[in-house]
Amino acid sequence: MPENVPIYQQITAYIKETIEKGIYQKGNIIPSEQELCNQFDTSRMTVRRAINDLVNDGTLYRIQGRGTFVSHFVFRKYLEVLGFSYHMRTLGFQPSSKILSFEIQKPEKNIAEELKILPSDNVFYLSRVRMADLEPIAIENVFLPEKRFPGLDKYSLEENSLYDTLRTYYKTEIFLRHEKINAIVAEGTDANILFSKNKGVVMHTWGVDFDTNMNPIAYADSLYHGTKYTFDIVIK
Amino acid sequence: MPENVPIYQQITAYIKETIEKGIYQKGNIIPSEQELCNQFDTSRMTVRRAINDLVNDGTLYRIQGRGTFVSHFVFRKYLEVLGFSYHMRTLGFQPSSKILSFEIQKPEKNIAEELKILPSDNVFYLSRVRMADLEPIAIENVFLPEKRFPGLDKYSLEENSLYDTLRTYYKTEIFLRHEKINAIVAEGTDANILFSKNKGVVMHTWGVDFDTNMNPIAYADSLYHGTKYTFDIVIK
DNA sequence: ATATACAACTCGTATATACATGTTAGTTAT
DNA sequence: ATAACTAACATGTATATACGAGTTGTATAT
Repeated sequence: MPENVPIYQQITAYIKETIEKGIYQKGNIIPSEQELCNQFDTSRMTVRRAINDLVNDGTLYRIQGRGTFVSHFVFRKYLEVLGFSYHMRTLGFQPSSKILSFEIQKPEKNIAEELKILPSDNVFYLSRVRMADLEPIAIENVFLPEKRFPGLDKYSLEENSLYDTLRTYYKTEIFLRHEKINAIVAEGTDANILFSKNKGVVMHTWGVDFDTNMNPIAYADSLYHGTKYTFDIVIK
Repeated sequence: MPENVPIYQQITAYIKETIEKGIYQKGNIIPSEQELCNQFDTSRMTVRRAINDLVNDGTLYRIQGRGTFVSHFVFRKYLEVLGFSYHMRTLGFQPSSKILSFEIQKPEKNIAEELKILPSDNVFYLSRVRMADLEPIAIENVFLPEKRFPGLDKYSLEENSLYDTLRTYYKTEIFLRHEKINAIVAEGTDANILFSKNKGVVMHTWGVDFDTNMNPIAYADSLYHGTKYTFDIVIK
């Protein structure tokens, strides 16, 4: 029965599911710690451990003397590092990619700095048009250290998510992204791809992905269609 | 000695201070849980409680079998609801405002919905040009329910931060903002203010501020100069 | 009817303990 | 010298318990 998953994780999973099913609703109270103890036949500290995790990610909040409640927002949702493919699928669109370029280069010095490698080290340069239902939405340019991902060019990134590939074949999970955003006019090829004309307004984003050890694993510089794409952010 | 502050909070405060003083440095290990037990003459569960809080806000991270370390980033910093004035000051610029409009209106229906008020209720409409060292950076349009902030028009918002005013005179603190961002071309008056010409690229943001009870307190719709302003985001 | 007191229930803080699991460095056997 | 083992130490999970503090509804006294 206990499939080797810690009890407290089973409880968080149960509570999350129950919220998703709509059984525990926004603003409503959930069973008390004592009731959950009985339900899972465990100690109160273990139940609190589970609830703490959900309070910390914003799913629940507590009021002393009254109980524990479902938050009005699930903050977590908006703040995950999703990747384009996943994001589009959650919105109900069919994501696809067209590879513009996938080659080994010497990095420019600012990229080498951000990735904490030497200018003499090689990087993979992957440039893709990201599409939703075949409509061009963004151009993503990603730079990855060759040392860290040897043989990456063997994999088809036309069909598959880059992040899935890194996870599956290199056991690399993105833990954190530090991203900056401004707005500029795209011209030339970029504008032609996204707008089918020679100028268009885009959001320009640039920044670094880090793994759990805070080693930089990718530098991305991307353009998102100014009106077809919206960034959705919750700030606490 | 124990000034009625819970022990675990004393420990988190101590660790934070020690990091700020530079004694525990980025990426370096901090004393083990056992050592902190001895140092504060308390139990391991209490020390873990303290460390958990710092792990959850991103100040520390743990590696099983090795120890607890100071994170390379302090995530919290980037995710605060700062307000324009505060943000500009931290960047070393002198913030100022020019009020374009400050009046009582009937809200449009989408704004009434977002603020959870009736279309027949009044709202304050505050429109300001936000400047850094007298250079126009953004146009902020804010809508606030009159019922909640009676007499708001008495206060000078030319000199003072709106958020400071709400805090000081109405005891209202912003707990959370849900914001959306895209990129568009500003034209007409807006472009003239921000670019001194008839067109310019801007980031368009719109969204709602909530208080700790998740009551909407303001709806904002703003334009930020596309290149003079950059959004800086850390996603975990 | 109203006010007070109390009991029951909630989450908050704290301790002492146990064993599991992962990491590291030193020791021992080859 | 190298490999395998082991002890020491780190965090991870879990229990049983105790009392503090805030909230709510009920019962009692006025």
